[in-house]
Amino acid sequence: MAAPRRPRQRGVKLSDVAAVAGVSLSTASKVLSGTTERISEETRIRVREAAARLDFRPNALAQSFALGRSDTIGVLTYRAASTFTGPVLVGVVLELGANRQAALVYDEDILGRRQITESIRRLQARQIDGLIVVGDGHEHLSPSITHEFQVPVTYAFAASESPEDVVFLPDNFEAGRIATRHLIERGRTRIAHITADSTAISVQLREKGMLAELAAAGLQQAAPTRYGAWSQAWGAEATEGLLASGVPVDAIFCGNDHMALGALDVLRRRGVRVPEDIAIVGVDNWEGIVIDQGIRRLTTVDMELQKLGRLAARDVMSGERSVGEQRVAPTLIVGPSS
Amino acid sequence: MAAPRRPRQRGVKLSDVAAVAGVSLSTASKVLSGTTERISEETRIRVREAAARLDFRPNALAQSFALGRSDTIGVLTYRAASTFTGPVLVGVVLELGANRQAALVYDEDILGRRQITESIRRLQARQIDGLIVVGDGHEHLSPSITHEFQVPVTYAFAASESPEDVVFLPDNFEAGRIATRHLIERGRTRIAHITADSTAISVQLREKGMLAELAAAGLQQAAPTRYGAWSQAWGAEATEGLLASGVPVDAIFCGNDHMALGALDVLRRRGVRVPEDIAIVGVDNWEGIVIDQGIRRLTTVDMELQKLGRLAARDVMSGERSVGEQRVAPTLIVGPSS
DNA sequence: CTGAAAGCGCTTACAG
DNA sequence: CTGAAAGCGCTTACAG
Repeated sequence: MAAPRRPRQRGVKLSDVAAVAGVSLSTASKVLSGTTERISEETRIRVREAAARLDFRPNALAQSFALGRSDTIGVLTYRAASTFTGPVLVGVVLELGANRQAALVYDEDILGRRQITESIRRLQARQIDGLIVVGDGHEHLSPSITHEFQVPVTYAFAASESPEDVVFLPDNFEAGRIATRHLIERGRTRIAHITADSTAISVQLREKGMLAELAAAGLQQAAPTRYGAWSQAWGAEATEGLLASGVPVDAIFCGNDHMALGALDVLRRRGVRVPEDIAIVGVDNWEGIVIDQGIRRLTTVDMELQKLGRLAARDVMSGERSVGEQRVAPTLIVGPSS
Repeated sequence: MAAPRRPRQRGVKLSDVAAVAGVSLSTASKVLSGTTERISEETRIRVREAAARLDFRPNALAQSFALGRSDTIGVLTYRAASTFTGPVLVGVVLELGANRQAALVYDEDILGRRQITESIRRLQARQIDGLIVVGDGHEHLSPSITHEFQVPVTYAFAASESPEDVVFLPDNFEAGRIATRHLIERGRTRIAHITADSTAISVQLREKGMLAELAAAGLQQAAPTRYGAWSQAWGAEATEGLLASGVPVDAIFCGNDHMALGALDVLRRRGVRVPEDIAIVGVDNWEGIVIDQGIRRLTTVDMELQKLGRLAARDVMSGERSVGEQRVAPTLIVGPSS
């Protein structure tokens, strides 16, 4: 980039304020920085008035330099443009901005240590006040780079190798629970589960959550879990299979919204009433699936990824940080399918 | 926030490098900043070696302060969390980061001038090197705030009130053109158009693009444009109507993917082969509609919003900026529906 | 309660 | 070709 040196924006500086207020630079600084040092009320007022009159705004660059803090948080992302990472990143930068922190975002192949080392060096040189590592969910373990930094490091939507790290992850177990609880509350007792491949951690957790909630209500699955893919096609196929099996079912908890839409489609076509005969719940609150021109068509569980980003950002900026894995609670969003 | 003053990270500084290299601070600085000033090759090497040996990394805070540049770009968003703005923002922050620029993001109600004034003041105080205003597309005119800043201001996905501003917008006209051209190239001659309400600017532009391309090929619309809503339901309804009208049609250009999916559904159900009998093209490349578990089901036009964000970011960082409205070319993505 | 002075770590005219 | 010195605009011990 090599941004050209810009003629310095000759604005009002603190020394101008001090001069107008008739006090010293240090006194002016103390008043405006809101220090607790005792300064006469009269002086305080004079300085504040001068500052207001001159429309003084402290040069953030000088402040940063003097204080050794950058008001910038590093963000290391792994495939930031991908489906689920985007909302996390948006949450991160918005929350940082709301607290006047800039975000320095490096999108790297976190697993390729080579490049990441260079990014780490650059982030350190930038004197970042904290770092947020944004991963891509449960499926990959991110290497822990916490020890590379003197500043707080928080992992968002990333599972770190180290249990000592501050990690924010969506609560997939809870997602399974609240979906199931909702169905039970609606009087459903014969609940089936259609989901993606059983090797995915999120699949396992959502299923466990469902089972826990069923057990708590003294219920069992209406049919064995059907594992497949995250697709609408699979949702449709699995639903066909379920109907064909003849097992009575009054609700289907689907691993995501795509499957739920596939299920909805099949049921409608077969003349099964939704939700009267069979209720459906999906997961993701995936706009474009779940909403059609402002009209919601599915009950779903929102994993609150943007909020997750916000929480991680808040954490890295805060003094009291809590070590370990933080599970971000998902939200049930009730639509016409349940 | 009031970040606590951190004990300064006592790292290696330039004066250390100078001492080890046996040269003055200024000489060391000149060598490492890559100045063009003539300095003996021998000295250059000595300094570089010392820097490498000590693992010297210039303190970015001090550099910023000395140079009067923050390496931070302000980003003023309007409803950043909304559907289409998210990708633009992601593009912006990734492109900035790739060029070592931090993003200071303020999400405000741009139309409410009150708050925005405060944001402008803060951004100025932060000595941002440039500003990107991210809007929500064609439908609202953003007030021009360019004159409030001494630094470059670029509008991304926002129509500014001032024609002097640098504005990046998706090219909806071109979207209509490439969709239509594609259908024509596939031998279609009886092309119909289903879209949202005619008051939306993007609707108008896409339709005009289609008409221009039809005209260029000596064709006319197979049927009058059907205006409705951005929904799958409308796509289905309009398609039913089209079929019922009895007008022969061999392609439908849909205003977005939702409508296209609705159309696809109806045609399939009616036993109409897609694309053999009727081809379909949507717009948005909206994941979750267009792709089902990695399998594409629709031909569509990607409006390249993330790229738009990247281009705007590149623009604001660059020396040669081009005034006026920049149209970002959309991309045709061919799927099985055409 | 107030102020003079040092310091944060660079860059860059300017003099040699 | 090299270096001493001033300067960027704040904050904060420290002395009064």
